[in-house]
Amino acid sequence: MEREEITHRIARFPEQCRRAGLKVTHQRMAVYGMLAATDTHPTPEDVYMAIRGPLPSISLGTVYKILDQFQQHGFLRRVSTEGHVARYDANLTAHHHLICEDCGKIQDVELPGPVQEPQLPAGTRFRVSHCDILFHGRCGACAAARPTA
Amino acid sequence: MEREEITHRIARFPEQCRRAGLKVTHQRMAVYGMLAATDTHPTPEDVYMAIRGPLPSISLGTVYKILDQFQQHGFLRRVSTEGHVARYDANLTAHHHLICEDCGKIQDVELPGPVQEPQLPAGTRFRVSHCDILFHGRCGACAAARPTA
DNA sequence: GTGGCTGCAAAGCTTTTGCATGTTC
DNA sequence: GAACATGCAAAAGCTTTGCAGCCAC
Repeated sequence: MEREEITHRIARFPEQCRRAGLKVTHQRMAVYGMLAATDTHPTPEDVYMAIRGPLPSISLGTVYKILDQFQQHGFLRRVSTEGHVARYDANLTAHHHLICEDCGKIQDVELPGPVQEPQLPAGTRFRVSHCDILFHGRCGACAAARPTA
Repeated sequence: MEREEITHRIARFPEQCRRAGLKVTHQRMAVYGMLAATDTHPTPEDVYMAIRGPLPSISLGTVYKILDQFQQHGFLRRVSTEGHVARYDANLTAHHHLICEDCGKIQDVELPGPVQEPQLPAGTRFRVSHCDILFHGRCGACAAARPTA
């Protein structure tokens, strides 16, 4: 994402909080700012470590609470993974994910046309709210580092 | 899956173990038999509870070890979910999943034609080993029980 | 008989919860 | 000032680990 777009999102965030009935605190701003500025899909621990610099008093428990609230209000999404550690994504535009089985890195990917939003077979009794496509495999860096592994 | 196919899979399982260098134990047979006979994508706890009847001495730790080995040998797959509890699937045929946000139930779904195995945009530096499509939403039963919730 | 497997128990890690204190509005 | 949010610490939940004894081969 471009820097300008990130700045814009962060500038709009206080208004989003108020609409959702959430108070605008330093902690919430720091968590949102960190997530909006990255595309690495951080864990709660990652977020905590990153914002301890500017906000040394923040606690990991608060980070968990904030991430959970933000997800419930739709400010960010949790990425589905097989691992048992949560990973978050503040990019709400339509996209899917590449998950490297070697290094664990998660990258965004946009698919062309109709594949981006697949349809269920006609007659399936299920109302879809959202669809995730996960590509598991090896990223370019890992494939280059150990071609045959 | 038909009952005959399940029986067939279970009958072939000892041979699969031997090829993988794993000894054929009652515990492994019980875990595999339970998973092959269901399409509910059980958690380790589910597996443990289900096989305590026939095998009262089994421990939860052993179930975890066995599930991990089976996954590494490709006898079953772990389903990607946002939750932090592992769920397993012994159905290795090409299919994807419907995940109900209300009741947590996971159902199998087969998609028509090319959508079943989407391709990455040309030039993407990523070697795909496997692709998961997850449809999040509400299942038929939950939609019927509380239409507007 | 031997090597691998199981059962048990303890430990590890992530996440949730409760409550007194502090902050936003 | 009232309501909500934070920080701390304890607890809960899931999973892994270590090891002595047991079992498949």
